[in-house]
Amino acid sequence: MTPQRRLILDILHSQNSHLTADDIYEKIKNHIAGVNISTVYRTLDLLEGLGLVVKSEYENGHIYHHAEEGRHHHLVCQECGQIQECTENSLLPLSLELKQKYGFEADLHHHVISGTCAKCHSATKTHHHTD
Amino acid sequence: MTPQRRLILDILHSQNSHLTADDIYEKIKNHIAGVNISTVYRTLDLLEGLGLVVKSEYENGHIYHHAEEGRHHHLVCQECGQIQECTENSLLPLSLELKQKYGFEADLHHHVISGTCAKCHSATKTHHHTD
DNA sequence: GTCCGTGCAAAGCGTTTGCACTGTC
DNA sequence: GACAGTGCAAACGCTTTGCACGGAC
Repeated sequence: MTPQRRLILDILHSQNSHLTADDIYEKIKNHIAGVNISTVYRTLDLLEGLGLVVKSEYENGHIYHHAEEGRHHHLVCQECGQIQECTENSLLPLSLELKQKYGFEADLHHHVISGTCAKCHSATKTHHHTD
Repeated sequence: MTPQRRLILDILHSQNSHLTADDIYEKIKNHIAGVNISTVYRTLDLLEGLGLVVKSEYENGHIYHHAEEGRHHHLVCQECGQIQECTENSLLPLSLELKQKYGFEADLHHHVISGTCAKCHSATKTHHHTD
């Protein structure tokens, strides 16, 4: 457990949110000069392998958060980019259905759902903006 | 509607499956020599805009299928890569819950769910293979 | 001396863009 | 001549990899 690795894990804990590799890289640079983005990726990979970090798909890349938050899913607003969490059990019925109907063992541990958050949705409705 | 565009749409219809831009590119090359991957992307973009093609997130890129298949979702097996479809209404209860609990308007029109298909799942259990 | 972790630069992959060519109106 | 569609090459953003250095055992 090197300073770089410790720091990456600390950042993920202290932010308690979902960060891209680059977010983490930017934050690290405030603490240790000369850190490299490749170290960030390598460390995130390692930490994911150790089960300390969870990696989720996000747009053209990935977002990471620490594993101790408990199981949850991400509701990503396509308008404002805000990421909300939803509890794991919201997806449990779906999981069961996929298992029963399709024999498919869904991996919903770190799932990303796109859509529109309440705020943006009401804004859209109010302004009648044509998409 | 140029030959290239017609062909891309035809490929998506004839395959009736989910293809990456590169899959399509490879298939096109069998019919028209000298087609460029950028034309594929541009055309897919255009067809998506016209509502003829649906684009979904997939690993580090995207998959495309034609729009006439009706609403469904993709169950992507992480072991064998196979893509199954599941009906739209499997996700309706989830959609309702996200709306009620979080005010989140989920866009589940072309959603990708990762996991393990029945075949691979039973194989894994049988072989006790350590991951 | 061997190993592991690292910084650095380069490569990789999927995707997008600038530009010049071609054909159509 | 204006325009749209294209091929080509170069660029892009995110991620991975090869290699050499440096510190721990």
